[in-house]
Amino acid sequence: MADNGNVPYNQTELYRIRHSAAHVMAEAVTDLFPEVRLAIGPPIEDGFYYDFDLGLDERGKPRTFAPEDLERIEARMLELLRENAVFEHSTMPVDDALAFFAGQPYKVELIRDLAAGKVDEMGNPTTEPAREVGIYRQRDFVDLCRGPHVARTRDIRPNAVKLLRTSGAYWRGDEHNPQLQRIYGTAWSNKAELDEYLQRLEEARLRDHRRLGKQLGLFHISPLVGSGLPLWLPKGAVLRETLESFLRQAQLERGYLPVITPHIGNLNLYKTSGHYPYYKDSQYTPIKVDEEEFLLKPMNCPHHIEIYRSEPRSYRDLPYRLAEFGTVYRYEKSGELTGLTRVRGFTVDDSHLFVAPEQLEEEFIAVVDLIQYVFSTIGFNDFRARLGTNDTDSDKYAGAPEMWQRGIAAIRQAADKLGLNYSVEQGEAAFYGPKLDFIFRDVLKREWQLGTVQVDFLLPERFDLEYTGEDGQKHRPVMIHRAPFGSMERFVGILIEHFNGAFPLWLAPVQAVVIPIADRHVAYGREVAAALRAAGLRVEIDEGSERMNKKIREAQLQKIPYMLVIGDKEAEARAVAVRTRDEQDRGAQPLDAFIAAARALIAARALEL
RNA sequence: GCCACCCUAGCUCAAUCGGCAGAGCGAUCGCUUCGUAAGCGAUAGGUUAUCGGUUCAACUCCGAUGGGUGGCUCCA
Repeated sequence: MADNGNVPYNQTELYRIRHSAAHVMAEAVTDLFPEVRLAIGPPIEDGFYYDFDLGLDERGKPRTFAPEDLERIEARMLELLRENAVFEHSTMPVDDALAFFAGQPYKVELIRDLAAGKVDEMGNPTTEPAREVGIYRQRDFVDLCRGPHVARTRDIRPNAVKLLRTSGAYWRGDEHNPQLQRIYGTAWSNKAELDEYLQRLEEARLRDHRRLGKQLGLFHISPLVGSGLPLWLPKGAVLRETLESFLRQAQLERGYLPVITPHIGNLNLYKTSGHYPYYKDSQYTPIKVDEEEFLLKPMNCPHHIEIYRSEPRSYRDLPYRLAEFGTVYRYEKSGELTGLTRVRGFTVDDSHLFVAPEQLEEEFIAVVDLIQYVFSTIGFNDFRARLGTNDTDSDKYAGAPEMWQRGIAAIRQAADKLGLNYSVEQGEAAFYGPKLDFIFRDVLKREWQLGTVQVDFLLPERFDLEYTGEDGQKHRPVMIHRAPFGSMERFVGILIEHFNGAFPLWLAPVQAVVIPIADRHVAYGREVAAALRAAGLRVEIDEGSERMNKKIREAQLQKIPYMLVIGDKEAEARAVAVRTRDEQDRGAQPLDAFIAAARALIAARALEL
């Protein structure tokens, strides 16, 4: 946010500008489409929107905005801004407001909800029934609104406002409600800020992982294979496998046990676990085999649970930590798919820890510690933690209330002990228990859930899990579900954007490219490449007859960390002339010295070259 | 799934009002052998996503299907 530090956004001038711009846009739409019914139009991060109901067209279908409409609306809006009207605030008793807005059904619904003390325009609960409502007026345009607004339309610079796009949006965010026409716009204090914002959008477009994924040969999505089912190309696969080995090693060091489970499972397994009813809508239809039904697995937990149950467990076995890069399949609506970040088949760096109740806190802390280690090694620092709790009004959650309280308390205790900053969000839990999520923000400012840790008292009960305690009695373990990367697909997608394709040396699919200057240097170049390969480096050699400059350019575009230029001098001295992708010509150094230095950086997983 | 928009060579994009489908990059083949971001030339490459319609004539207009993009809903 381009705003001064500690002032809450909704108290800033920018917020008022955007809120007011939304009103002026609604005024413009009302001018051009007199029959429009207004829904809501709040400021949002970087801009504002307003939702409209345009009624039905000649064919009886809901009328929508055409791209030309957007231009007309923007033009009208700019005219209105130049007229410099005053934003007048007033209040109106509820009954008067209902009468005044009688032709505006959405406003009437909002007023009724305010009067009933239910929810405000954004769906947040209100504290008490309203007896009067706020009204803002500019010229003849009157809107239900609690403000705040700028004083006059002059306070909005016409050259710092731009309408961006239209979209459909459900009334009150519920897909069972009618779909409204939303217009998104952006507004800033001045033209320079607007330009900077547009520039930022362009930069984000350039580092979009779908674009870079193609450019760098990382992954491919073929309609013939299926939407949301990415194919990992050799370079993408190397990157992913490097991440996986890194985590595997960290897990081995922490006492995790690898397991492997199949991609489908009997439907009864998911009925027992309770996943089936909760995930019904997001699963592929069951596959009928003989008389039984099988599900493409949407989750790994039940399989791991069956491994736990494969023999009697003792307290001496606990914590019992099973880990697997388990591929799961979930049906996502076609419009929800996006590159690698939202797919239909993905691999979770999954683990299920079966612990004695008294081990819960310590083990939870160890898991969070692992996640932080993974994130910091990779250089992911722009993330936040969120404690997802259940919503007691919802039927999305299973299990006794005290289970939830114990789980939430355990997470809070562990997080506090770690000094972790987190927000609490109701309704963000898994169906079986509360969770602590690590949420990363990408360059487009979209938030993505990556790592997650979940405390689960429910599945141990559903599957009647037990272990024999020191006292010789049967006890019930607690489960921790966790995934530091979350999904390999999403994580790599974010990773591509985070590094703009210029991965740290240890992750780079090609770590060095050998560039012979002329054909006579190819023989020595091959020797260099072989030496690097023997030392465990991922190396390519560019043997083409192009000029060195061209080879360098191509390596730069591929964002290869090291370019090793080989000419007469190097061949003679058994050296390499090192250039990094940061455009630093480091001059010649002995081949062995380069290899030793590069190996050290890789071993340290250094972020710098 | 819903709303809007988009789909032309491997990639990025042209093609006026409906009138013979083009460029750069990449690929291939020559020539060139070069010291830190594009050497020169030639060749190949297309049922304009698919199917249907309107028209003397469709990349262009209309419809359906598929895929994609931005939102909505949902989510690792």
